[in-house]
Amino acid sequence: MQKNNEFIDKLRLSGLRPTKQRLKICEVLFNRDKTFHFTINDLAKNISEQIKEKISLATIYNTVHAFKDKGYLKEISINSDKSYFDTNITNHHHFFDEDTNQLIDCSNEDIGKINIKNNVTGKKINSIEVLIKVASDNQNQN
Amino acid sequence: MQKNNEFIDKLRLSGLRPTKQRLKICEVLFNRDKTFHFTINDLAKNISEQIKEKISLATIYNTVHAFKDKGYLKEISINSDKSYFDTNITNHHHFFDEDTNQLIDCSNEDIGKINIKNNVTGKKINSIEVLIKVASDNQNQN
DNA sequence: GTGTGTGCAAAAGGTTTGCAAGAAA
DNA sequence: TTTCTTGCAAACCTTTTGCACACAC
Repeated sequence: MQKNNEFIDKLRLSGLRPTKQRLKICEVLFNRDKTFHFTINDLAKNISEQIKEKISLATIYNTVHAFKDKGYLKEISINSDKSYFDTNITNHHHFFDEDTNQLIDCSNEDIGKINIKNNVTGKKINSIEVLIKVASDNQNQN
Repeated sequence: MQKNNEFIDKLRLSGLRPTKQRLKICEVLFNRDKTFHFTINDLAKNISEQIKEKISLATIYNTVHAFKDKGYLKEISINSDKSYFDTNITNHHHFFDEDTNQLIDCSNEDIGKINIKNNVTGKKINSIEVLIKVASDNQNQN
């Protein structure tokens, strides 16, 4: 459990002013035991549940993008309905449960080393993302 | 190069009426040497360039989704700006060039076997998708 | 005080939907 | 003639933007 002062330092270190709203969002995002996978909508709901005052959607978008740019959040590609974010910024992959639309972390050790034998000429690999879609056994694939 | 009759059969086989619009879309999508990676927008542009009559956007969306449901197209998760589709429905992966926003096929042989050591309990793996984001060497990672 | 950040409402972009007219069976 | 498909416009949802006000420094 991190406390307010740590968030203030964290924000300052990355050149972000520690405003009331950003601190609240930090609390909701980072005061957790487990990784938090969320859409902006999820986050907004969490905020309004945990916090008395409301924070404008525009500010939530701003903050999430600022945090992503500073490397405090990771964006995940799942489908194009909406953006998913992850508080786990380590190098890891995901299961996506198609029955429940839930994301589950998949540690690097759960996947054998990925060996890219042919890269695109003249380009550098920025990231490798593995998404494993799963569903109940009695469900048909889509 | 497939011809009209083959498209008619293909559509009929999957219970879709071979309408003029669907046949045109088949031509644009499947009369190609190489895999076609596209957004709905790309497809609409291609259609209006190759074909004299215009096809309504709603119909293009309808048709693409019908084709995806029938397994003639694959949807690819890249980011949440828009949906990307792929006429290559075989099991394969992708490079995504962040400089040009282009998708490039990555054959299974280009990636060593992916070995999932821990699956989610009680679930079946429907698909494994690998997305390798690349960019010029002098560009910074995002 | 200056420069950022916030909040609202409006706009934008992609996608879906309802419904009437048209085409296929 | 019945059923499916099309096309348009409107609706929808997520995300972005412009701008005035407020806050951090």
